[in-house]
Amino acid sequence: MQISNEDKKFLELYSDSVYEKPSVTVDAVIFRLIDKDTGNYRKLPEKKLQVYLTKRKFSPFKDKYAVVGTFIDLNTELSNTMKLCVKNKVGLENFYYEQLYTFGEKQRDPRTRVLSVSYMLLTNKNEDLQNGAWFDIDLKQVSSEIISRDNGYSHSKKIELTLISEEIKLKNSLNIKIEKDNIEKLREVEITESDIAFDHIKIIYYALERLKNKLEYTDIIFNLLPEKFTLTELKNSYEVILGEKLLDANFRRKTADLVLPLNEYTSDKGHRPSQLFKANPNWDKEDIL
Amino acid sequence: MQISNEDKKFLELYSDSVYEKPSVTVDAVIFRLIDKDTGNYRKLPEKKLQVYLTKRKFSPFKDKYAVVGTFIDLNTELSNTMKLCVKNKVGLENFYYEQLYTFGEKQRDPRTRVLSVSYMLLTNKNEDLQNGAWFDIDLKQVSSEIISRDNGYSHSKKIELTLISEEIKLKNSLNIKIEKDNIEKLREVEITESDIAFDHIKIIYYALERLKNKLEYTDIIFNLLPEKFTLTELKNSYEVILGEKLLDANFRRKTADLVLPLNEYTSDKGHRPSQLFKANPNWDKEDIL
DNA sequence: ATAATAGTGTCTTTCAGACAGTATAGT
DNA sequence: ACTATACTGTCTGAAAGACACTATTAT
Repeated sequence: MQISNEDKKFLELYSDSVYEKPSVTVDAVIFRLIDKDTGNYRKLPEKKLQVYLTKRKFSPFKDKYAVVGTFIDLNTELSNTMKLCVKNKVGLENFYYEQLYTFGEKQRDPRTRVLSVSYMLLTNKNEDLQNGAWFDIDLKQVSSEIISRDNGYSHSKKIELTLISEEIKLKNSLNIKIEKDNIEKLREVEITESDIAFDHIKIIYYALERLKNKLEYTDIIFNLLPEKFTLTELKNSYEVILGEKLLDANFRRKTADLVLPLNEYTSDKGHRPSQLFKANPNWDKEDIL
Repeated sequence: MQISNEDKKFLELYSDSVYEKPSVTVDAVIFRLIDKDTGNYRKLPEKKLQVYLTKRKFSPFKDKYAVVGTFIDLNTELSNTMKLCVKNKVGLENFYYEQLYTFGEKQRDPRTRVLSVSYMLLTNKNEDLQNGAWFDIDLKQVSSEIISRDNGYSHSKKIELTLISEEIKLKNSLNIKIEKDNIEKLREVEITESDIAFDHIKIIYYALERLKNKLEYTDIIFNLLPEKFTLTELKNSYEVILGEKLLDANFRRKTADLVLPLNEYTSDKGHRPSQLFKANPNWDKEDIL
């Protein structure tokens, strides 16, 4: 970036305080997939999608759970602030992440105007983290209503997003309203009930939607799986996140290019051993050109 | 959102100045599709994708072109600030928009730390706007190199994004590098040359990518078209944005559900008249459930 | 033997790609 | 008649959906 002489002069005179400034946080929605033992020696463990929340130590929302986040620091890149925050607050490093959305509603923080630049993080590590807890995600659509009109439709749905740890169950409800006509499509997400801090349940919901979408056209899922996995494990992972059952034979066909077979097999499982696979890092290479 | 008594006490004591705050702008990448007459009475006009840029009146980057934007105001919702800014600065109202990405690199603004919450806007209006100019978008990939490795690949490409108005031609080059291995996928976008202000060419590039992606699985394109259009017009619009030719028969099959036929036809064209269509606002209704 | 998972084969339907062929206005 | 666009028909092959069938292990 070239800076002109005129710009240089201007910069010397520039006062930093002309405009009002908001506070800005970075917030990280951390997901993992965990195996839950079924007790039955034959049965495979169940996969569960979990999100990590920390317990707030200070007001506002003291003692409530919240997504991991921090106010930003003017000398650090946003993504680095987020990485440092996640490392220092909960002890997680080396994860997949992507920027999600910037939430900035006027009333989202009772203190003052606070923007949240949110990130979605995926990890395949199973160690427990600090200062918080992993919560199973139970997402239920409890109602859905479509009103058809000549020039479009209006769609409302109620969603219950319950977060369950070993100790506590946090209930959250969202109302989503989509209005579509010839001219525009409007989408509104409203929190009707939330046991967690701020508008964080909205951020989590947004991250879930992003994750689901990206499953369909990327290989993002491997960030949630161990290095070596079976195809059934892979399939269960898709199923848990998408919330629907897939047909086995078809699944194997569709994911054939996504994975590379290894010469290793599971054992000690009380049923036929399963071949292990790893992610194929060259899967999307042909799409480039 | 419930606020506890403890929170209320805390808020009375809360000082707004604990954390350093960045400046924040909202920035709008405005696209339209315009018909360019070919001179030949038989030939249909050519479609061009354009972006609207304003000329900066003050330092930094005085007299350079830039995306429409403004510093935010603490009492207004982000999207409203953006709408007001676009209305007041260039005179555009009633458009499709979506939030794009938040750019926050330390050195992106020479004055101080400035975050940009960027939006993509689509309009089908053909009136000229104020305080700037429409620029044809000429996006060329000038080189692409893939280095394959056992555990992944690395892909570099150079992109030339030239913006052309009636008066001026603005050259911009980007280097994009994607590194993928077993562990992570890294994407880096670097500006190697830019005739416009700040990192705005990056924002425009990002908006273009989003637009292309969304074309494939949404009906977003209708925000760029007049209310009534022919299927060839629709096809040309896709082609211009995607940068590739489509086969006519197949195109008509694929888009059949997206549109509703009208009992109107073009005339005076020097060739067979064409039926007019409008967008089908109920197209995505079945996906809901 | 049994329960549970692992994995293959194949029929049907749907859809994308390619392309030939027909239709029709204005000059 | 000619040109440029409008529109239809159809062959091919790939991929999605559904489901039956075979294989293999620990207890």
